[in-house]
Amino acid sequence: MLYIDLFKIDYYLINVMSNIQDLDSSIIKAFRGKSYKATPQRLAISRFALCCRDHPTAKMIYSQIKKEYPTVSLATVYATLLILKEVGLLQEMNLPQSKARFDPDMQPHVHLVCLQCDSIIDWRHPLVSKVIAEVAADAKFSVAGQVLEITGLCSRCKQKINLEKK
Amino acid sequence: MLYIDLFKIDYYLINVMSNIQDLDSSIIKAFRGKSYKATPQRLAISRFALCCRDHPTAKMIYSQIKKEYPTVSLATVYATLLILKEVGLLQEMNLPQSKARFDPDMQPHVHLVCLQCDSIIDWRHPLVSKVIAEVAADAKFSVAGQVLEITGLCSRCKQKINLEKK
DNA sequence: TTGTATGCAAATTATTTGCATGGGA
DNA sequence: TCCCATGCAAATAATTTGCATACAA
Repeated sequence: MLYIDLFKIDYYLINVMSNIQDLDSSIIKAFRGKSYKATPQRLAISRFALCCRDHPTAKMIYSQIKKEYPTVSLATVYATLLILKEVGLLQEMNLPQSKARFDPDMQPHVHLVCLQCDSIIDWRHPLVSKVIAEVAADAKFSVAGQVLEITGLCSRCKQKINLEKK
Repeated sequence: MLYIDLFKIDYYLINVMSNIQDLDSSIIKAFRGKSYKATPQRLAISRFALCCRDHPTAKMIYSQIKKEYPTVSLATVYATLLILKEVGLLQEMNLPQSKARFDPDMQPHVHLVCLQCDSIIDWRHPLVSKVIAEVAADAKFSVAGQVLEITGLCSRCKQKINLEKK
């Protein structure tokens, strides 16, 4: 069983946005744009989901938010994630064993999913967008989201296995 | 709720293999190669999973096999699918809403997943393998499987929606 | 003020597991 | 013969839903 220390989860968009107020107002604007109320719980969940670089599951997000709002419910987390998808602020990844994980990076990129340690590495490759655009055009398909997932062994786990063999 | 008429599910590998005996003996060889017994239930499940082009779920496979083996259990279907993945005869797709679907096409290709009608179209693009190979090399990652899924609207559903607007 | 959002608990659904029995090799 | 595979039912786990109350606009 993988254990992720939520205190160590690091943040992403926060370094991109000039400050947390900018992030908040972007979230609020996105919510109100589709007539969703901007509640404190939704803001906290969104802030975390949009800043966390570790592709968290709903439960990881829930555990984190609980520290700030001890009475928050998992149902609210799921509902908020649904809205964030709807307003285009994050996408859902689909992995084996029915654990949905979420990714605030909306640009086409590759996920390297390690089957050994459960980590997910983001990787950019210029051809990904090109392939997607060409296929969509050929098939007359309207793209809503895309995921290129490669499963296997990350370099660290590969090394570890090699060392054990010796 | 999508309803797929299992009588209409069409077959794939059967057209590739010269006959069903070839298919059966390939399956048996793959099973015995890893010391799994080739039972009638496993053969029936494998035959169907390897020939069905509709990316069926475990339940769809189960419903189909039940006609031939009325006492077969869903647990056996899941167990057999696991073995088929292990021996490299099919791969698992991961889609939203925790429905695993299975695909006997082991070549790198694109899945166009329609959010409206739940259909999945396979599409080949020569660059897919290239991108995967390059990313894996750059990240020193050992590839076990890969999935490029594009979600959105298929051309047929798009047309239907356009007609309704008029 | 007026709905919509929340929290709770119960419901739903996919998948896995334990175990006694049956059947391939 | 000897385990491994099967079928059944129960367990697990993720996600969703119903409903009374609270709160953003």
